[in-house]
Amino acid sequence: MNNKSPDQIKLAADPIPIYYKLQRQLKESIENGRWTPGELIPSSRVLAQTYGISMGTVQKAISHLVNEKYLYSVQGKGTFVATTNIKQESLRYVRLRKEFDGEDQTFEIRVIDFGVTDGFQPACSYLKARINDALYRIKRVFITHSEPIVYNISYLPRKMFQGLEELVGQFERATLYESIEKKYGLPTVLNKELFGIGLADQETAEALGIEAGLPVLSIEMVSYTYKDQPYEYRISYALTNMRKLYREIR
Amino acid sequence: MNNKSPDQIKLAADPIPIYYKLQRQLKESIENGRWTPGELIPSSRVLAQTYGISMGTVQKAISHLVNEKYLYSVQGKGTFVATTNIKQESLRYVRLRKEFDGEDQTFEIRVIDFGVTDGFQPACSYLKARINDALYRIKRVFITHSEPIVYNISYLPRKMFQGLEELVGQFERATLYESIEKKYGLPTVLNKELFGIGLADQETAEALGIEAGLPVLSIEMVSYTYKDQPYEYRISYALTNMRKLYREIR
DNA sequence: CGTAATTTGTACGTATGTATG
DNA sequence: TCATACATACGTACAAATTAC
Repeated sequence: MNNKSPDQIKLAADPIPIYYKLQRQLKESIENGRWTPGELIPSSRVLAQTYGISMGTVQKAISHLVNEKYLYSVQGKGTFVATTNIKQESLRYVRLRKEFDGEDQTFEIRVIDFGVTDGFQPACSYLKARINDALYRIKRVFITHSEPIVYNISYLPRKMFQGLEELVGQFERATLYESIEKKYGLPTVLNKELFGIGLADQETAEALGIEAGLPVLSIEMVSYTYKDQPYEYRISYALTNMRKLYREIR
Repeated sequence: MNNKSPDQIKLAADPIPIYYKLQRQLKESIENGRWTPGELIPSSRVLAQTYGISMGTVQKAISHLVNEKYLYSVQGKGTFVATTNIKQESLRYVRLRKEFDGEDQTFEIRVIDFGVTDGFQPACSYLKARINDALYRIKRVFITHSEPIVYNISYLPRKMFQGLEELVGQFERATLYESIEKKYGLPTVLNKELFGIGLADQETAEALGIEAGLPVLSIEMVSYTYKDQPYEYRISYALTNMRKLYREIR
């Protein structure tokens, strides 16, 4: 009862908690892709044995990662690597409006262009790419009640997404995130957005069915996967409620 | 070693975990205001004794609430009720811009009007107030590099904030949240925002130093405290980057 | 300035509950 | 039915930070 092994003493003296070290290791296994989304990880007993620590400590490390959405556990089955934690198509304007007013809207997505481009400075800069690196470019329109309300253009590094062409057919049925995760095993961990105002150019105006030159809400967005790696730059143009627009003038 | 008390058996048979029940109770004590922000809660040993449970179980409940930002712990001192978890003045546009570009800006706040009003329908609706309930109205301008960039109008129910007049002097030095929390013990738990476009009316144009009729970013915001209780409705008008605005016309 | 008491944090080992296949 | 896996709970021990004496 009172005879501690030297190991225990050494571990206890370590300023970094054991559960935290394990937590980091597990996280790294996920981030490195050694374990892919959906995969079953070793059971807590196995982990405890292989690292020579108690199951309680393993449980603590795992539960933290479950909280951070890196893993999810099912009692009786095991613990699995989580799939992307941003389920909804990130369309902040729409999501917020829904949250705000309790409205519930569904969208039809239409892909109006797909191809490869380069030399678009803002995209390269946010994606940490060289100016002449090839980028996939996807133009989509989001439609509700047969009215287009958002038009957006996404840029993704071709190097990271070889063979993205094959997924084009899915882009109208699933979110971009889901499609990408399924094929490339890259979960979306974070995205940053910047709101502003733009005046619709000819292309945007046509996509949204308005006159060129009218003000639209512009949303720049960068999506990140593990290790703060940016993988998508997107610029969206959204119509806001015109009734509101005019109500505020007088 | 093997003689369990009937109590233990009963507890173990309960489908709702003990730690979770404690967690809910602690949460309720906070939400009800029995414990106010900054207050020291009973030590884990005391909690364990009074509820007749083990310290590990108490620790679990507490650590979850720490994670949810209801509490924070300091080793050797104790566990305290958290103060507002939204430290920055909620100026989403600016916060996002900072995150997005890594820019760092400080703001000067100027109060240009303070008074009591009623009958403003959107504010009453979001604040769940009757149309003729009295509301405090605060008009502020946010200035950076001696350029006004955001103008906003806040509405707060007078019933909830008796004596808010006394705080007006602080509104230019501290965030609205900090001032309110200190006096009324109400932490801000959540705020929802809706982005849109507005055309500057005369008042807004003057506050921002632009011509009336120009498009500005409008941000409607509702702040909530515990129990999903809304306590502030705010509408902001922000100038976005004008270079960008024009760059997009071509 | 050290020492003791208090409090949170970490870790272990054990026991039992509960879901899965 | 049974082995396996996660989930909860207890009790104990010690580490580390804080505070009062």
